[in-house]
Amino acid sequence: MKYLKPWWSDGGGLLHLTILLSLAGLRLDLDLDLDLYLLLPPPTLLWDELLLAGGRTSSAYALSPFPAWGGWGRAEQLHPKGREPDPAADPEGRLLREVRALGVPFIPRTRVDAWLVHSVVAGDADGAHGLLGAPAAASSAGGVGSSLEDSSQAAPGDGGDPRAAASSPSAAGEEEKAPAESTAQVLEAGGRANQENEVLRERHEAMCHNSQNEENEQRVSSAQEKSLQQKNEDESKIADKPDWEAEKTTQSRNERSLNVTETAFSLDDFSQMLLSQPENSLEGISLGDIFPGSINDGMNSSTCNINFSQAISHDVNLHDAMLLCPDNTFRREPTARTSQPEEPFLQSNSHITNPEQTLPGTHLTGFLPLVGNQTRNLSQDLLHDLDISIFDETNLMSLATEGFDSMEVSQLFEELDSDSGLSLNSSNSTSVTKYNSSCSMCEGGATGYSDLEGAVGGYYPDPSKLCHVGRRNDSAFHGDLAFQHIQHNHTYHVEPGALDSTPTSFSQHGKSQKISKHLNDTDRNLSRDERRAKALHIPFSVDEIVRMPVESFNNMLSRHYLTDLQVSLMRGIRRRGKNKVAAQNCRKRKLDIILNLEDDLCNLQAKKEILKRERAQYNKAITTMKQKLHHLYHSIFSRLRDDDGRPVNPNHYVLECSQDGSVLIVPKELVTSGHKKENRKGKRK
DNA sequence: CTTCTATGTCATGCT
DNA sequence: TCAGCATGACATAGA
Repeated sequence: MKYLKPWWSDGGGLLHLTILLSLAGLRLDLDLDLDLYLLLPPPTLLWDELLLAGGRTSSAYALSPFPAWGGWGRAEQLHPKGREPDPAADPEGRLLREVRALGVPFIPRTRVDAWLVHSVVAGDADGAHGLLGAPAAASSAGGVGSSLEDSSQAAPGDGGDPRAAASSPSAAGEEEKAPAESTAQVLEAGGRANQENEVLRERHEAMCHNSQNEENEQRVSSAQEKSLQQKNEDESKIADKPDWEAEKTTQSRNERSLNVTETAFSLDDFSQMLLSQPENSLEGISLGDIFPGSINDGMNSSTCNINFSQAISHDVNLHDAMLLCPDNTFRREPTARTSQPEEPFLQSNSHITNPEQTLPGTHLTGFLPLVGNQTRNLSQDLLHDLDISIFDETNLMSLATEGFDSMEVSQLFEELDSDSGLSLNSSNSTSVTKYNSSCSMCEGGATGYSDLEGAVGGYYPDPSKLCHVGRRNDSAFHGDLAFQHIQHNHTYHVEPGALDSTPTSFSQHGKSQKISKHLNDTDRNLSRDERRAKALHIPFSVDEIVRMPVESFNNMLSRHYLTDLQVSLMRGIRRRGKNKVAAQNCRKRKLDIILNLEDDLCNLQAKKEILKRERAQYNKAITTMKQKLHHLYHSIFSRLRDDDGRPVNPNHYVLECSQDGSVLIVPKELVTSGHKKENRKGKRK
């Protein structure tokens, strides 16, 4: 699997984000020619894949208006090279069938997109192959100055259908493609295929009801599973390593993905070029203009009843764009839908919308002109997660939605941190509701924003800084943080009144309470620092903060946009964590010392017992020897006679052994006097 | 309610 | 000077 180069991760996050956003408006405004269907992979896969691709900030990605971009990196997954094109078998509808089979939504994109896809995702180093049929597909899509008819000439193996070329794996991987053409050509070709778009759209609609997609579904789903498995293996490999240890792996992956981009034109070059376009050219084109049929079709056939004409009449940013389709993403209960007017979405989210963030002409909902009901449902489910994660991550990083609840933070720090000196003035905090329903979550996010500024000194990260914030290369963080908050933070601390407002919330109230209880239990299991970090939305785990080398830690602090409070907390977490480990080691050592001393004591006691036994044995032997000597002494004296033949009294005489071995009988008086003389001599010496 | 144990944290000194 | 380590002392939760 090849990955999109993490082109915003190689420094200059602000610039890249700017490029990204600018590109967003331009891409949509360049949607004048709808002759290509760009594959949009399942959002969850996309998310994970982007995490794998570069380990860049989740917030940056959350702001990315192009979830489809990640799909470009999935070229080989979506289109295994082993599949041969079959131009004869309904080439015009093959792409649509395959797209349906993939269970992913697809959307008409620009000629530029087609060309870009080739440039970025071209499988071979020479850029001759790519997801969407490479330059042939691009050119066939009209992106490089060719018409639909030209495409068959440019890519003879793709069956002459640009969509077939776009979707055909072998077309993407095996055929000779024309070299990428210049950017000027791409832009120049941008205005040609309006008429073609309508034809393609009709074909698309017709193919939505094609019943021959089951085989493709199985085939592609197996391919997806395989790719997912491979991806999970990669993730697990990385997840087993700490961030700083996984850097090399990620870097190597990035290097690999870099090879993917070694085509005639890079994304950065292209984005720079796009930036040079007049800004007013980016405005004034609504989604309805771009997708006149697909939007209505998608809206009619799906459960989403959003008035897109109204929605896209606003200048909306990513938040707005996502929230504009709440039924697709957040709310799925029709009853709840009817009770919630649309306008509050726009109004409420305008609170959290920095005017500078607004993307003129960025109508992201247009990314999902859905195909079939099955595909649509699947994509909605997947996108539901993605959208929540994106939105939540965005607000997470900006400490907005439920995040940075000043009440919570202050309580945490007042409750827990009387010793650390970290406390927050909660006087200006207001009750911030954490919502269960996603709709309410949006409003909660807005409230959280306004709350935040007063509570914690207005931590209001610029999106460009957000891009800077999340520059982390461990995928675990993104996944954990993003989905953890999806699962956790929007479901507890729920105000009953907010929940009772809608039937949906009412029906989910019991479940929410269960989840809330569970999450509160989960929170209760967290350590103090973990709760603090969670309250302040420290984008790193406590374990990482503690275990990270000091150099990486300092680099991290310098590279990320963190408030003083967050930095202080992180340093405290690190200090306490280090000290905690040190204390544990110290106690272990102390325990080991005690155990060793106890062992030594036992050993010494055993030795003492042995010595005592030996001593007793020696004493016993000495006693025996004395007794034997005594008996021998008396036996000898009993046999001795003096000159008169009388027995020698052993009290007056002693036996004395001379040096030559002879035994003499010496009177005790001489012996005692001799001893005295020797003693005197010894003393004189 | 008291006691004991485990653990976290802080202060301090040292490297 | 800073970061980390070692350790005594204290606080606290839980058995």
